[in-house]
Amino acid sequence: MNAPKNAAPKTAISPTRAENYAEWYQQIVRGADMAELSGVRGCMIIKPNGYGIWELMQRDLDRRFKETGHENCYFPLFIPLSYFQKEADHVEGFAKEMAVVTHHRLKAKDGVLVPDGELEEPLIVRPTSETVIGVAMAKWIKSYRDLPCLVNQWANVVRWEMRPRLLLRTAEFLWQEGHTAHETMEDAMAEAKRMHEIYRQFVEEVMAIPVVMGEKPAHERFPGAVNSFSIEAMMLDGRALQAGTSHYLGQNFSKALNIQFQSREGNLENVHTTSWGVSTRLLGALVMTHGDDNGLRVPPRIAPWHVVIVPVLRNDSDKDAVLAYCESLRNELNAQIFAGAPVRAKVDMREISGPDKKWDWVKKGAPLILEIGPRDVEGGKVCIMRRNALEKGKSFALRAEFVSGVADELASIQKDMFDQALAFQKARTVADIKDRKAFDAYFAAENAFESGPGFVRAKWSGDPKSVETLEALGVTVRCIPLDQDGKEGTCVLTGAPATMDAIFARAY
RNA sequence: CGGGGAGUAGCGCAGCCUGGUAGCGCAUCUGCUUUGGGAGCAGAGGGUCGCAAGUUCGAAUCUUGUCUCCCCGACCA
Repeated sequence: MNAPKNAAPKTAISPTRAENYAEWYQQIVRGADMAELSGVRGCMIIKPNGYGIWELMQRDLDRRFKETGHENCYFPLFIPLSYFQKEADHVEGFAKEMAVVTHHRLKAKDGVLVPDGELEEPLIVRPTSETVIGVAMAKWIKSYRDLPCLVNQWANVVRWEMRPRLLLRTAEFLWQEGHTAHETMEDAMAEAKRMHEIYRQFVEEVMAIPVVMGEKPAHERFPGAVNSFSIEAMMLDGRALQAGTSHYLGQNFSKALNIQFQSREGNLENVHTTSWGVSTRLLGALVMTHGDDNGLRVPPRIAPWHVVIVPVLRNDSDKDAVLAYCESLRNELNAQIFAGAPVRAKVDMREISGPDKKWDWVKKGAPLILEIGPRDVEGGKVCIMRRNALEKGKSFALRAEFVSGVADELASIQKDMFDQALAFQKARTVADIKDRKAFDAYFAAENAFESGPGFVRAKWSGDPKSVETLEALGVTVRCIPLDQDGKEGTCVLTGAPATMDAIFARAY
């Protein structure tokens, strides 16, 4: 046996989370082969391992949307400026991060191509589609019989962010945006809350990321919204990440865009609308919730491959038998059902060394990695590594037992990953800070992997002016959690009487 | 957009101050050896030094401009 002279690094990802959290994040996205920079300012390339996860997320979410009565549509990428400026708050909120199309052709001038053919009306590249969908709804909706109108689109959007971060905040990203119109405020509010809950279920049950459900304070609302609901997740450095939002838009957009219907009583009324969305930002949340110093860990329900089989080939005489064993094992695994779908098992046939294959899948986060060599074939066994318990090393099982138990095993990994993330979130949420002095002391530290602040749950008066005093700390009100204790207390920021609980944190 | 840092081979970097025509480690390819685990030895391929202009006999190196990325901030449904 040849022991490597250069000792292998202790971790597959360098630097570790504790050494340099921001750099670790970059390295893990690359090491797991999820996404990379594109050379186009702020825009990313989503690679197969990242896109494969996104496709599974889409599939699951899309099913949930359809089960609740929504239908998919597609609306234009370009929005006429005149549409966009109809809702004042909406303009205010997005104006500073807009990509604008002003020309429709190129001409050669001094050997270089320059824009030519100026448009009479500039087009903006959609940052979100309330206006263009609202204009369509105004045509579609005439009567209360046309309501509710429930549409969703899977699309890309562009927001010219000042400081892009791979997956978390890119100039272009993929998302879904649901847009609905209803007869009454009650119906629309119920819809906004229904989708809020669907996001919670999806993110917690499928992505194994625990979240806090809450409502955004007024100053954090979506431009044009009456109420904004969000799910807030805690990243491994204690920062918050808004993982999904659902908005009750009232009649703001229906009045601006004339979305009117004749009511049951015969009156002409404006509809009440909602919008809700999640994006590829969730892939960033996945990294910063489940990543470790060896790479990504993907919860089984969205893992492109549940089980990766790495053949260990010593010499040509073993090769055929080992490969035949691997392939039949894969077929047996594919016949098993996990979470309502066939187990996704793959034999890694690439012509690279066994250890390299193993570490590649460790970094990509496959939940179960099997190494199969001649001895396993002989003994009818499998050698198992669990990605979420790498430190426990390998274990061996009889092939038949492993196959029949694989669905349970995946379910158990799914649960363990959620439980672990929930324990982290709870351990780093404090609820016993009662005054400003203790609050400032808590947030005096920087956010880091194993130290620094997380979420503070405390009473807040709701006074917008109190928030301005948080700017120096870089802290924001993340949400007003739905579960309120209703007890009287004093505002942690100002000392004024307050009954409302709020979550305070630094955020991405 | 403000402050700081950086762009040299796929990745990580040295060279720049003191201009002379590009180097190291890993990765890749080939051969031999090894084989229950991120192997060893030998050899090879790969870069108009982010881009543009200027100074110069000569620029990775000096000057100016420009683009991009990273970190901190501002901004961020």
